[in-house]
Amino acid sequence: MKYKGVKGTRDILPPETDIWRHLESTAAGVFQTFGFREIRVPVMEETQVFTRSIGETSDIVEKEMYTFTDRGNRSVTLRPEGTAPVVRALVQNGVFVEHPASKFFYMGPMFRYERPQAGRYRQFHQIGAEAFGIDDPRLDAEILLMLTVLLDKLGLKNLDCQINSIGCPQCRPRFREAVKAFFAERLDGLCADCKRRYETNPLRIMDCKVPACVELRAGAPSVLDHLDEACAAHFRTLTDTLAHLGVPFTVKPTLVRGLDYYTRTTFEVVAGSLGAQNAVAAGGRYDKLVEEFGGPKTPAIGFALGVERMVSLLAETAPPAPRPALFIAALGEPAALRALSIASALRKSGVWAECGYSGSLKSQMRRADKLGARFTLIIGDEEVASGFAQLRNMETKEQELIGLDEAAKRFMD
RNA sequence: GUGAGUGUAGUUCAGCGGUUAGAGCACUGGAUUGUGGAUCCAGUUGUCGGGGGUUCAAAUCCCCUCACUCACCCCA
Repeated sequence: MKYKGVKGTRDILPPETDIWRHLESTAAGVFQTFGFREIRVPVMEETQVFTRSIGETSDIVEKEMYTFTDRGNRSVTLRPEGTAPVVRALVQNGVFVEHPASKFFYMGPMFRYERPQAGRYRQFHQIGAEAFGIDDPRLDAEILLMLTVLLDKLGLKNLDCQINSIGCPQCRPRFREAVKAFFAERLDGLCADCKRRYETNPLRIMDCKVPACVELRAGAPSVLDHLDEACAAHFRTLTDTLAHLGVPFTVKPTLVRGLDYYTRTTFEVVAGSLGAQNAVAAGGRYDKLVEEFGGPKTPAIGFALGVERMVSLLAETAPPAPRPALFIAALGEPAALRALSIASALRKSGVWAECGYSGSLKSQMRRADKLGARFTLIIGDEEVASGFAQLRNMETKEQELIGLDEAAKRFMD
């Protein structure tokens, strides 16, 4: 084989593409009922767009970015996530000035230079939604509702929607100190990773899987007890509203997000059946990001949904493969031409028709069967001469004589 | 970036020092000279991932490399 796809990339072929289409159009349909409109932004940005927003020390920036220098000596990065480019685009185009409260969705490829594994690729796809300009927790609830409506519409069950609040720039540092103080005296018992986390991101110790660390963190402080009054109230209204709307959720105080820009509400939808990479959607509130991009003070919340992970969940409930309405088997030149014109008439009116062109009738029938054609029209020299041909119902095997001129009309409805 | 496992036909896999490398599925043709799916018969398909080494002899053993898979870190 001469060429292979780049490591961590994947070709998506039928019938899988049918699932992708189904997912994308269902998402667009649901988002639209919540007032979200599509935005399309470039797949690459100036590197700073990501380093400044996601956080210089986050893993994404430190080791996972597809960064290169272009011919104009600019540092360019293939987007590792969608939120930062969207915010950049909205600020640049002055959207917040005219429409301070607006909602957008996007779908497309993202890139992260990671070691591929189940549910993780270097080029992967996300469907994301971002709502700006409203800091009311009821919007947070609606976002979660939108997500559950979508998952529901897709027929997905057994998903757990986990929510948490990580506070704001005022109360989070206090919590962080409390956590550090708690683990300071237990440092020796922690695993090597957690000792590192103690310095870089102590909140991560809370979801370490090493048994010793799990034991040591018993009685550790919870974020929810350290929220300031405003953040606590925000979270309370969120959970109350979710209960009111009937959105199922579980509060998970250890839920931490990897990106620096999150404030207050964070959430994640996990599927038990997916293996190690089990988050199918995740997001949160990011009230300071727009300002950091030079826009007006604009609170915001959004999420991204992992398309590959979703598709693997949807694989069992795959939509049935599309089938041609009519297959036209042709024997001989004049018949082949006649077949082509009948097929072309059908296609013009939106009906899928296939032609057999040439070969033995047997092989053409086989192809008709393989394609799942509902009917097959058999045309040979005699039929061209008489103007009548056999129309075979592939399921019942019944055949009837039909005029070639009416054959096409028969399938146009 | 770290660790483990696996690379043989289009695909799933067998063969694990000894002729000319196999099977199922798929594909093509035939049994049925113009009628599909089932059955039967026949046929096609391979740099045994790549490179180097050991050996009389390597798909098989050793080393390197690349790719894939799974897990860790982290994340959608």
